[in-house]
Amino acid sequence: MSIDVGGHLKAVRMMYGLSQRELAKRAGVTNGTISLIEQNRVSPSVSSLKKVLDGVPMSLADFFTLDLQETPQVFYARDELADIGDRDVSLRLVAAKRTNRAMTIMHERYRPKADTGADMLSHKGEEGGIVLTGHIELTVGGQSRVLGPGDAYYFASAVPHRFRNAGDEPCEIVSASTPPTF
Amino acid sequence: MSIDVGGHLKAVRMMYGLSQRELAKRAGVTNGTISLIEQNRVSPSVSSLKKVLDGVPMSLADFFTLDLQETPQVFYARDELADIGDRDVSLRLVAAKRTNRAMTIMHERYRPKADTGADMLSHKGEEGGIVLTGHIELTVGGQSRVLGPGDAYYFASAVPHRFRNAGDEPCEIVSASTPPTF
DNA sequence: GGAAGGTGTTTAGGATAATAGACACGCCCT
DNA sequence: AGGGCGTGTCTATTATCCTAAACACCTTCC
Repeated sequence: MSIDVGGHLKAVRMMYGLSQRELAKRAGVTNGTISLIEQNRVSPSVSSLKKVLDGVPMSLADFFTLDLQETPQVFYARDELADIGDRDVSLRLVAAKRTNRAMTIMHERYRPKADTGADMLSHKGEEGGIVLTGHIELTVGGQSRVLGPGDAYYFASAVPHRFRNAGDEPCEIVSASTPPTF
Repeated sequence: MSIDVGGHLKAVRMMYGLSQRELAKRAGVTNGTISLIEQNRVSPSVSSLKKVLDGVPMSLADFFTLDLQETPQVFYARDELADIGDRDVSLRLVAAKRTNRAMTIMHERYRPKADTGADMLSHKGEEGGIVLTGHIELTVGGQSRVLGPGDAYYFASAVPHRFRNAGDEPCEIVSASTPPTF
């Protein structure tokens, strides 16, 4: 359940090829501290963990985001992308089966009249994308705009938003969002 | 320099409309603890901060990743994308000027013979993308593959990697990486 | 007015983490 | 063998955090 902070720190330290004492010196703490943390015999305060990570250096966000897994699938042929869309909106997802992805990358296709709905979407994280073909009307918070090929967008997903294809040709987009929503 | 954990926690608590006591109860700590943390009079241990966040609920990674800023630019016209590439590789960046982005989204264009180099790239985070036009040879760790239109990739950036356009037509890609490298 | 129930803050004491330094082991070298 | 230097671990003391309970302030209600 609870995160293995100690093992995590040890792995990070190893990745950088540092000894406990060396890291301790850079971080301005004692080697004993690092030893105790790595054994999970203590739970470091955020401030001291930050001091330790500053010696690497690595941010707290990176530390807690990092996952230590083996190397999974890298390449995905066009028809290996998982399609999770519906009739009007095709969402073709890269690395769908990969667990603990840091983000979601999708090839989206909006049919004419496709609309994500008037009750606007709202979730955590950030998302952005680039329009490939066609046009899409994007509403984010109070703002609204029609984007064409080559145009792009980026916003915090917490702000309510809506995609609508008002034209009569399909609209293709490559989008990314983090943390992953699918 | 050091993160404002207290203000951060307070903002999170407010976003969820909880009082200190209410959050304390859910988290299994005392309200005083939360008060002290929010005032930055103490730096909580990782374990207790985790307990508190479990009451929201929110992961440590999300907590440290979250940035609390006002809503910046959302829409980017095709020619507003910042081009940070060179002669052979054009990298057109979405939301270039936005600080504390969670990821980098780019429209990349590799000229024929373009190559990111034999000394392979290696940085932290994860990256992925979808090929729009042309073909690109991607090498990740030991694996190598030529990707065409619609094909995609996704991997941990820590693994050494290289992009090379071996064909005679330009190759376009939309890519995303997190945390941002540019 | 004042009691009840809400808010965040403060304080004394017990629990926990960090330090400094000792300890034990392994490796290399003369 | 015995330094010398590296590693990670342990222990007594000091520093810090967490808790329980009181405190101060606010609004609502009778």
